[in-house]
Amino acid sequence: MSTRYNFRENEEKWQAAWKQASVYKAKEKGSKYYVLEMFPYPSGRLHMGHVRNYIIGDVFARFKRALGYSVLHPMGWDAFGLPAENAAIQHGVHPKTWTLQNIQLMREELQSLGISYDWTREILTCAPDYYSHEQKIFLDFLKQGIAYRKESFVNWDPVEGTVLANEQVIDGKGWRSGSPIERRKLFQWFLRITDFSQDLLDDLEPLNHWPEQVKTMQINWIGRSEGARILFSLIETNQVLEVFTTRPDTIFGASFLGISPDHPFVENLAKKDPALQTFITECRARGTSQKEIETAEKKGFNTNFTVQHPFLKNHTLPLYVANFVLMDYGTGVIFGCPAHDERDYDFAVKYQLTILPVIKGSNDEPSPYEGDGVLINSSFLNGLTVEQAKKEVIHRLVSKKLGKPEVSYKLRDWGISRQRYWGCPIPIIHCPTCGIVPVPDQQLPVKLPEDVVFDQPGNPLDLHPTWKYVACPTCGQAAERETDTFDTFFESSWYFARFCSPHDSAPFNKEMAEFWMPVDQYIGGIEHAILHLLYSRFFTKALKKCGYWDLSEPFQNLLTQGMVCHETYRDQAGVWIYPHEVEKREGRFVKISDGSFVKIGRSEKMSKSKCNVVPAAKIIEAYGADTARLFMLSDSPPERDFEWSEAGIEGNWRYLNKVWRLIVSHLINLQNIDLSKVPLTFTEKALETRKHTHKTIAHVTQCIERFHYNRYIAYLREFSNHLEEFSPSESSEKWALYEALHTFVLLISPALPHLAESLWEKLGHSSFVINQAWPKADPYLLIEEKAMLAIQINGKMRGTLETSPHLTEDEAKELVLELPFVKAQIQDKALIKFIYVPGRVVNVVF
RNA sequence: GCGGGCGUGGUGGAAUUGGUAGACACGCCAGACUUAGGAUCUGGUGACGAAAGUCGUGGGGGUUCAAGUCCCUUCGCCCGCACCA
Repeated sequence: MSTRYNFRENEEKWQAAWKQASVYKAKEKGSKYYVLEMFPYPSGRLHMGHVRNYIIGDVFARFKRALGYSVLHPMGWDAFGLPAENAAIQHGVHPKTWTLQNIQLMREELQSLGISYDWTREILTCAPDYYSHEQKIFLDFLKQGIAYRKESFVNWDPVEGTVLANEQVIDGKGWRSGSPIERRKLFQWFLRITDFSQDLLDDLEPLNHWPEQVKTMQINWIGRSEGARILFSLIETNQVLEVFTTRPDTIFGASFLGISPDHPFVENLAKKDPALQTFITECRARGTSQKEIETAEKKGFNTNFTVQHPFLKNHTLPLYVANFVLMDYGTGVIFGCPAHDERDYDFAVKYQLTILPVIKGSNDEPSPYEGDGVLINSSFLNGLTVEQAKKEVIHRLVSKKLGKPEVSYKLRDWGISRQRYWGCPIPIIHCPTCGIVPVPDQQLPVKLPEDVVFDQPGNPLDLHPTWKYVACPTCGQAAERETDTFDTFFESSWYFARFCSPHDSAPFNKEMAEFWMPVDQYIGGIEHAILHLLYSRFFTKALKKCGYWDLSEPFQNLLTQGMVCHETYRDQAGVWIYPHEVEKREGRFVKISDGSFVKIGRSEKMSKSKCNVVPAAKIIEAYGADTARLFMLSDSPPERDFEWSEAGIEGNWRYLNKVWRLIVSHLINLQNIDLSKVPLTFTEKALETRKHTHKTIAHVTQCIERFHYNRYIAYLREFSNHLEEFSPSESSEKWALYEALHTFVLLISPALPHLAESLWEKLGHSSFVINQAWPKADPYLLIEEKAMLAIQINGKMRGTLETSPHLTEDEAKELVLELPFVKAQIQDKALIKFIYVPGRVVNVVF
C-alpha cells in the first residue's frame, strides 16, 4: 500500500473528471450565491498574490456550494493596459499578441490549481465582444449628462512628446527620457462621479460586511465637508473672488488670500505679467500627482492686489498666488488664517504676514492651534465657541449677501481619456461643422485597428494613416475620430455584471443580472480599497440611472486580502537574486552557482524588482495544487500579509501525506461491520470521538464563514491528531471512526478538493465528494459538562479548578474559598470582592 | 504632506471581544526506527531561575478586581493618494 500520495496523477484525474461532468457550471435556480475574485491583469505569469486571492475565493465558493447554494464563480481577464504597450515598445511584440499569450499561460496555471470556475463565462476585456458594450454604456452616460468633456492637466514629457502615467514620472522626471515633466492642459472626457457624491457616501453606511477601514478610506476620499462660500471684492478692480472655507469662524484672523496658480483669474493676470507667468510655469514644472503637489515647498507670488475683508471696514488682505492651493478642491481660492492652520502658518512666516490668534483653547497652545476653543479678537464673535461662531458668521454673511453655507466634497470627476493605443476607443467623432458627434449605435463597435506601429512617440491611434478619418455621421463631411481610449478602470467597473450573461448582445441581460447581483462575496487586494471599488459603486448607480437595472450597490460582502511576501536575498556584490538561486548549507545561505554567502534581507512584498518572487507554476509542479492551497490557507488569516517560505510549503506537503496515511491505514478498521446502522449505544471512547467530530464540524463551519481559514486548518489538524491515536475495538467505536473519517474528508474538501476526492473514493464512494452536502453538527454532542475555572487571587493567576459551568456564584465561592492555596493566601484577611464569571474565571480580592 | 492599517516566542500565528497569553504549525533540541529519506514515530521547547517563583503581547503612561484586547502618548513598518492595475 502506497504511503505517499501521488498528487500528479490524482490532481489531473479529478480535474478532468470535474470538467467532464461540468460540475461548476452556474445555473439560475434556487438560492444564488455569487463569489467573485478581482480578475487579474494578464501580466505574464500567475504570481502568488493571484494564487492566494483565488484560493480564498475558491474555498468559499465550494463551501457555499456544499451548503446547497447555486454558486456563480466566474473568471476573466482585465486585458487592456499600459504594460502591453511597454512590451510592444521594448520587445517589438504587438500588445494583442503579448496579452493573448499571457492569458493562455495564466489560464493553464489557474486551471492546474483546481479552482471551481465556470469557464464557460470567461471574459476578455480586450475583445470587441466585451468593449463594444462599454462604448454603448459610454454613449448612454453621455445622453444622461454623466459623461462630458473639459480641459485638464496631464504629465507631459517634452522630450518624448508623450503623455506619461504618474507611475512613469519618477522624481518629477520622465522614466525613459529623464527630462523634467510639465503639467499641460488637454481636452479630455470625464464622468460626473461628483453628482453621486452624497449617494456614494450614504450607501456606504449599510454595507455592514465591508471592512471598516475600507469604508473609512472611502468616506475620507469623498471628503464631505460643511463650510461657507465667502465673496471677497478686489479693491483695485470691481471683480469678486469666491472662497470656500470650512473655518468661517476664523475670518477675523485672516491675513491673506491664497489663489491657485491654475485659477482662471491668475491665468488671465499672467497674460500681462511675465513674472507671474514664470511663477506659474515653475509651479507646473512637476507631475500631476497629489503627493508631488502637496509635498512641494510652499511658494507664493504677491499679486499686489488686495481684497476687502467682509466685516472690517478699511481692512484689506493681500492676494497671493500660492502653489499649495488646489484648483480641484473648493473654489481654488482660500483665505489664510495663520494662527489656526499649519500650512497658512508656514506661509505667513515665510512671507512675513500677520499671525493673529482668534481662538483660545483651554491652555496656552503653541501656534498654529487647530483645536477647539472660544473666539477672541473677533468683534461680534468674541466669547462664542467655534461651533456657534461658524453659524453666526454664516448668518451674517447671508444677510450682507457676501456668502452662504456650502457643502463641498474632495471627490473629483473621473477623467477617463487616455492618450494610448491598448484600450477601448472612445466612440466619438469630431466634425468641423457639427462639433462632437457620438458614433451612432449601428456603427458600433469602434474597433481598434491592429496594424499599428510603436516606433515613434505619441499615441499610435492618432498616428495611424487611415483609422481616424471618417465621414461625420450627421452631415457626411470629412471628420476625425476621437483617438483617446478609456482608462482601464472602465472595464473593471462593470465586468461583474457581464459575468451574469457573458454572451448577451446587450452589455448584460437585466433578468440574469437581477438574479445574480449583487456579488455576495467580493475578494481582492486592499490596494483597491478606494479607486476600483469606488468606480464600481459609481458605475452601478450610473447604470441604474440609465435604466440598465434597479441596483445601487454591487458588492454585498467584501474581503480585502493581504500581500504575499518573501525574504529578499542579495549576493556579495549586493545584487538581488532569486530564491531558487539560493540554498541552505550547514545553516547558512549560499548562492548555488558559486557557493558564496548570501545576504538575507527582510521580507517584502513579492516583486520582480527585488527578485523575491516564487512562480506559481513551479510550486504546483513540485508539490501540487492542494499543497499550495493548504499552505496559503493555513499560515495567515486572509486579511493579513502572507509570508511565503520553503519550509512552510514543505511542512504542508508532509501534512497532506499524513492525511493520506491516516485514512488509508484506518480502512482496515472499517471492514466487516455494518456501517449503515447507527449503534444504539456508544462506549465512552466512541462518544468522545463523536463529540470531537461534531465539535470540529461546528468550529470549522464557523471558521470558514468568518474567513478564519488558518484556524479552519488548525481545527482539522487537531482532529486528525486525535484520529491518529484512535483505535476502535468494538462496533460502536468502529462506527464512530467511520463517522469521523467521512466527516473529516467532507470538511477538508473546500481546501483540498483533489485529495478529498481521492480519499472519498478510498472510502468506497463513486460519487463526487464536492457534490456532497456539508455535514451538520448534532447539538447534543456539543454540550460541555465540565469547565476549567481559572482562579485568580488579587488579579493574579494562582490555579485552576475543574467544575460544572453552571455553578451559581455562591456555590463557586464556597468551593474556591475552601481551596488550600486560596486559604493559605487569604489567611485571616477580610474578603473585599469575589468576582465570578461562570465557566471562566474567579477573582478573589482581599 | 494627507488618508487608512499593522506590531504577540527563533518563525507564521491562536486567544467566544476585557476573563488561564502562546491553540495549531514551522524551526530547533533529544531519542526511537529503518531498505539512510525531501521519510516516519516519541518527548521537549516564551525568557530568567536549581527550585519556589519572577518577568513577559514594539516603547512609556493610564483606566479596571482583571488589559494582547479600552484610553493617552511615542517609535517602527506597510497600503492608498485620482494616468500601474
